[in-house]
Amino acid sequence: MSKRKTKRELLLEAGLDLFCEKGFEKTTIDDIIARADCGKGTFYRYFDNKDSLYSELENEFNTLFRQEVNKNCHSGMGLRQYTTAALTTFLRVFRQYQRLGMLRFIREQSLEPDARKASINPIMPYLMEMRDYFATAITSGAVRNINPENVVGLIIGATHFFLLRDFKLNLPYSPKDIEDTVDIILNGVARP
Amino acid sequence: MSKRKTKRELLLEAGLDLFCEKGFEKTTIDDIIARADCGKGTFYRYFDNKDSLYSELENEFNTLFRQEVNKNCHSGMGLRQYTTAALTTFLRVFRQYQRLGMLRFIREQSLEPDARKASINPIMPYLMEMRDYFATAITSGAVRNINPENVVGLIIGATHFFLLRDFKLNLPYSPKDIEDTVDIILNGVARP
Amino acid sequence: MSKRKTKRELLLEAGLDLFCEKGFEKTTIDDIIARADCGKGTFYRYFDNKDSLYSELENEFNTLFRQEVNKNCHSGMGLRQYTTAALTTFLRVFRQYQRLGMLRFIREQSLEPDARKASINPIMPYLMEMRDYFATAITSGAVRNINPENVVGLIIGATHFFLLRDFKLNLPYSPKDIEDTVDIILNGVARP
Amino acid sequence: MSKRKTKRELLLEAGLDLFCEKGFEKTTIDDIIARADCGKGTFYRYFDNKDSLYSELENEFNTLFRQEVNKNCHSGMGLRQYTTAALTTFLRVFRQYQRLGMLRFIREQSLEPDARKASINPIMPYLMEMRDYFATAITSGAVRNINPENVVGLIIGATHFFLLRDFKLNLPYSPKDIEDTVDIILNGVARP
DNA sequence: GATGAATGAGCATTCATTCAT
DNA sequence: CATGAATGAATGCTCATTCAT
Repeated sequence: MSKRKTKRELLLEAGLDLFCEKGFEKTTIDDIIARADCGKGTFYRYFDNKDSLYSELENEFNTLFRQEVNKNCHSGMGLRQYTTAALTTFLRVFRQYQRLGMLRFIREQSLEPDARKASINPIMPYLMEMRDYFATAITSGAVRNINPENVVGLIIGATHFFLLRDFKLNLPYSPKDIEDTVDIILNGVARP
Repeated sequence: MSKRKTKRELLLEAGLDLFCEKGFEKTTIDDIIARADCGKGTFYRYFDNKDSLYSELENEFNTLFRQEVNKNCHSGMGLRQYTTAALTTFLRVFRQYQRLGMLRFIREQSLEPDARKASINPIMPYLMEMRDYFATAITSGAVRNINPENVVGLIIGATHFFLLRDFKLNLPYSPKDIEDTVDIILNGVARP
Repeated sequence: MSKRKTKRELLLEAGLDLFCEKGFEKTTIDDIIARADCGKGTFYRYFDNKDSLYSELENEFNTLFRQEVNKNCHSGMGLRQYTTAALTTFLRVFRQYQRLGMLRFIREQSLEPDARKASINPIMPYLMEMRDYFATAITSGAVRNINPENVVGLIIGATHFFLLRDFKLNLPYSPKDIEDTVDIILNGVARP
Repeated sequence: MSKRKTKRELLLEAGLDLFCEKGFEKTTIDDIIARADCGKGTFYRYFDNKDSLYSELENEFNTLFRQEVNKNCHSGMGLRQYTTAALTTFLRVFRQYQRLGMLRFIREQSLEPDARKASINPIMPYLMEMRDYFATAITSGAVRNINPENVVGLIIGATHFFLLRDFKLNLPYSPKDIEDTVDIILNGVARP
């Protein structure tokens, strides 16, 4: 019953570990096979090269992202509930699968222009869906007449901020921070 | 009158160009000297290695950042004015000196933990100053009782979002987007 | 039957050849791999760098030296027999494994002070043993009361002289030269 | 009256210092001009390259060597007196002008075969003269019938030994060592 | 399937040498 | 006379990739 990890899985894990520790470019295939404890030939049996292993990891992340969004964010939710769910889901996905998520941050900036677009494509539909939620809310009168993309932008931006502050300064975010942030997005900071 | 550019300046410019185009790791010293049109020895006359050239560029950015914040964000400003100034300044610095700014995004993620902290240090005091602005505004009653760090977080987050959307999807932000975003931060999206 | 030489052995041989021909510093890794007829990566698979290949050769020499001294110089021998054996062994080791021996002469002078001491350490016990032979001979009355270290010094010095004369002027030493030299050390040049 | 050192002299001194400290190959022209505190162009004003500076130093040594031998070793001397003078002169030249002398040891081994011969040529006549002294002493009956070259060989060998022991192990030789060594060469170690 | 020896293109770095000022 | 900026050939070293076992 106990499933021994296959060499392929060991390689994927080792790659993820190392990309997060040392960055993609600085990680060598020798590093990966050393940590996965297998031979060089084995790496090339399963992956064409380092990029192809990276792609697998990215796909894995995208799948997880989609699952979580589908599970947690529904158009039937109320405004505060939905906004909180969106921010929380983003943060949870990047946190629960933290290294996979951070990997995206670490890597995707340095890709070629075309590759940059391609890497965000699988996620775009879900962001569009969120935009549509707020667009609908405007129509229904629950939300003021602002560009709904900017709401999604603030949610994504807050995610960036919390994760990078955690990553760079070791300052994790608290539930209160999330609540605060949602509250600002909904009601603003100004005393009415 | 106009002073011909020195080799050192040519190298810095070439480095900046290439780091932005191909990323730091993928840029070779041969690339840099080819674009700066000078010999390999000349590179090593002025810089110890690629990292040292990068550091110079980062310092340059930090200096520009400080200048712009000092010039544009003052504690005497009103709430909307200040928030707009903060977001605008962030965006202008990263835009006007766009490539220098993007460079930070592209590179700093893959540094060692200690280097990550070090790279953000020169900017921290200015972020603290912003936080203090909002803390004061809470005391004075102009702002509701939320954690002022989260306001700064949303401003930074929005900056991230606008810039990365521009960089990745070639979708630039408009003055209306800025206005919208400030408005959301101040008054929230919810119709009162 | 005869085992084909491994790449590692080919590299060691090529290194020895070239160090002797052109000196250590003037020999490049490209030279070595060209002569060993293998790729650059192969060199670095087996050795960290040129110094590490050199160390291997030095160890090889030290091992040979120890073997020869153990085989040829015994405390039970008579004075002339022992002195002849010592000089002959020195010369044979440096001659039979001529290039390895000469390698020591060529290289070790330019090392850092600490490295100089370290490089002579593996040989020291054997020189001490020789000194002790003559010290014992003084006690037993066979040898006059001189500092036994100076006898060993003359044997080593004669070895230096014969080898360097051979190396520099292409003038090899003869059995008669050895006999002569031992005779001088034992009985002096002065007609009694 | 106080003669300020010329740039040329400063360069020669710096070269000598550095060749002794780090070896010829490891010393760069940048090292030399840094220690001589002058510009790169100045080096090339006075010397064609590093080899040419070395040659000057070697010539300087050879001149000193000739002066000392002429001053101290005369054919009219008695056997012990002459032998002592020869060994002492060798040692003094290499000691008094220690770094120049050691420089020869350090460097000359690694030269090309032809250069090796050339570098010893200026000294050969003086070694021949010593050989002739002992040859004459054989004819006159003061010395037994051995090959006189081997006597010179032992004197040179002893010099090598004393100097290298000093250089490598920091064990200097004493007047007693010289006396001992001359005594062995003249009368042998064996109790008659 | 799994391995790791062998490879060489590619990159960083050094340093002797030139030459305009 | 003196300088030092500029140069690029030479060299050390890395690492992705291949392939015979």
